[in-house]
Amino acid sequence: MKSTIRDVAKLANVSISTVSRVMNAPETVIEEKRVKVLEAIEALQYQPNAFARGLIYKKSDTLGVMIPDIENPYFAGLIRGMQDAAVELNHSLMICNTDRDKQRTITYVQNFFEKQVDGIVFASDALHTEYYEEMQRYRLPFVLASTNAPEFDIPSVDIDDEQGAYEAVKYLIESGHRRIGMIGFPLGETISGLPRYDGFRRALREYGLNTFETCVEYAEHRYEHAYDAAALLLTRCPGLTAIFAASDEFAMGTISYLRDIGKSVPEHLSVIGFDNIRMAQLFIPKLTTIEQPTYDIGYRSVQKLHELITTGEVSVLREKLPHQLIVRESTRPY
Amino acid sequence: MKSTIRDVAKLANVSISTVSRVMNAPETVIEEKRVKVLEAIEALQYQPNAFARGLIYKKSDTLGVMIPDIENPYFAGLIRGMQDAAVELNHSLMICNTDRDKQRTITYVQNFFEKQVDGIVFASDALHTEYYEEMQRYRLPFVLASTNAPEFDIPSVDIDDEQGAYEAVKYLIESGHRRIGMIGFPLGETISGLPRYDGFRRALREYGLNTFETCVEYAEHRYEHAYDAAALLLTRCPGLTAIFAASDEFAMGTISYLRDIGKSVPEHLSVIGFDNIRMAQLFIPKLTTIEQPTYDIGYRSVQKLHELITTGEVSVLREKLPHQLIVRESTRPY
DNA sequence: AATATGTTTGAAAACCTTTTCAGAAAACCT
DNA sequence: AGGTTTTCTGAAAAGGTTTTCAAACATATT
Repeated sequence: MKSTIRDVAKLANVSISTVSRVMNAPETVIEEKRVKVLEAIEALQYQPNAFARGLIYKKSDTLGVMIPDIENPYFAGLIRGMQDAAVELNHSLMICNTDRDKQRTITYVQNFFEKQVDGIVFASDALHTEYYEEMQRYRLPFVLASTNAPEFDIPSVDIDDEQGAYEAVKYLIESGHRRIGMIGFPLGETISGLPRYDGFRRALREYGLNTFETCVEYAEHRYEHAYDAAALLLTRCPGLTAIFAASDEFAMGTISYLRDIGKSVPEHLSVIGFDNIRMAQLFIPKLTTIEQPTYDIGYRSVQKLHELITTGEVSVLREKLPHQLIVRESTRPY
Repeated sequence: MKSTIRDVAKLANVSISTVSRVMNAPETVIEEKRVKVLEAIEALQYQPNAFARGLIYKKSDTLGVMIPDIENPYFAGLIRGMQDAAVELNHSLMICNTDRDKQRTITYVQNFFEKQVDGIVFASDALHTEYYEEMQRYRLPFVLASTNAPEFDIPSVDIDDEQGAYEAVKYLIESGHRRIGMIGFPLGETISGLPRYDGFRRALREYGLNTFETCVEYAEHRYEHAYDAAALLLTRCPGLTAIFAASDEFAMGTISYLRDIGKSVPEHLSVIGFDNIRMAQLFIPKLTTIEQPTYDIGYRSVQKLHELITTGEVSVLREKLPHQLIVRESTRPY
């Protein structure tokens, strides 16, 4: 059915070696035969079989990507960056949605291994020891995107979460806010939980607002949880004038709650987000937030993985990309 | 480096045929050897090489997916559904972002072909004849997800756009609105452009509101365009009390514009969207919209592709999944 | 003319698996 | 015991490519 190198050889009246050479080292075959082969290839719509090739080269030019939750808009930019980098490197991406499910994640790793991916980008989730061991077991090169693993020496690309959070809260303080609370990720399980809280605290302490260190509630990844957390936060710390949300989604959930109890943003309270997902500028009010260079994180992480695969090492182990405060409408001076 | 079937055979003191049998037809090998082989497999972390396998089976258990714009949240649900179906079928997904770029799309098809995907899901974009021919050229099985191609006999999974639009507009009319406009997709290029406009028109005509057929402006996929289109629409048809937006993103862009000119939704105008993307319920006001079963569309499309690949045909060619009106806060009776 | 050098080519091995085929061993029958 | 069937096994071929090696030929050098 599909034409093979043999068919091309026959049609062009040469050996299969010659056909192979035309494709891989054209300068070594005499012009006359070369054009005959090229014509035959065109005529038969010949495309070399990636299986046979892979068998020889021992690589697939395919990279595996593990994403915890593809419905989270944060990952769209990440994937886009990865995709573009992959295209430039002539590679393909195999993308998996782990749902933060351990069993599923491990199954995917095995699957990737069997499909002979050249490496894996592990995005955004905390790297549990199990995962680490699984990767080690199969000796698969991998890098972390938008997360990192202080305890292991694994290449990673992300931002400085602590500093980002610090700048967000500092901005609020310098706008005159004094009573500031936070909606954060759970400290333990998640990778940006602790550093963002640390940044929050550092800013508070710097301005002597230590009392508000305890005005924190935690939510797990989704809007609805942030909505509930905001309710808890405001009953516990009723006098707040500003809230630092550890993600834009949390900011939206918080604002939604505030609206439901009749407080509008930024008139009654200021809310600052984190990430600058695309929705941040579509939301009403447009979100003041810390921008993460998601596209670049994705792009760089694939480049880094490629570097790791081809050279066996990586020039910078933990790469931090710049973030940026973006002031929009959800905050105002107090 | 990686262990092969040969290593396992050696360690277990059997022939490679036996090892292969242990993996593919365990009942044909005597227990004693079977356990020895199993132990050897475990000890060596052996995983069969997908290249060698593919060479024999002539299939990769991998499906290609083409998405026009991964940053559009509409696709998140779609991908999730596809992913879940793929997992159940023990397949992997290779996902590509075409950016609606013709050249890039065609390159991807070639790439998929070379990587020996078993088939392709082509999502949501209009199927240009070029694409169709490219697929035919490589004889790749493919199905359309969330789009269709009336002119070709290609399996597809989507909803009844015309009917969905009709129901949206009918709902507005039955809530007392009479002066209704629309923000639509361009009629020509895009697949849901015309049917959604047709549905809009059918509802108007049914209630004798034909004069408003011309109160339509077009935007191209993104929020900002809808914002501008809303401006145009309202200057041209100033008296509108309700707007049917052909997507939730358009609805959000429209509402954003309305707010900027001091009109609030739903107090001054009602706006109804389409798709029910996740943001629809997070937006303020929460969007009234026509829900598309995106997850199911993705899920079914992969199942259908698998059916096409394995049996060579498909039981229902054009599958229409049910949509549903979801009333939230962006509309109110007039 | 004979030798050395360089260019171009095809045959064959290698990559790793599955599967066919035939042979060996075991089990069954008379 | 001898013959027949069944069960289990290993050798070898096949799948499509790249690459090594040696052969064939042409060209340059003496």
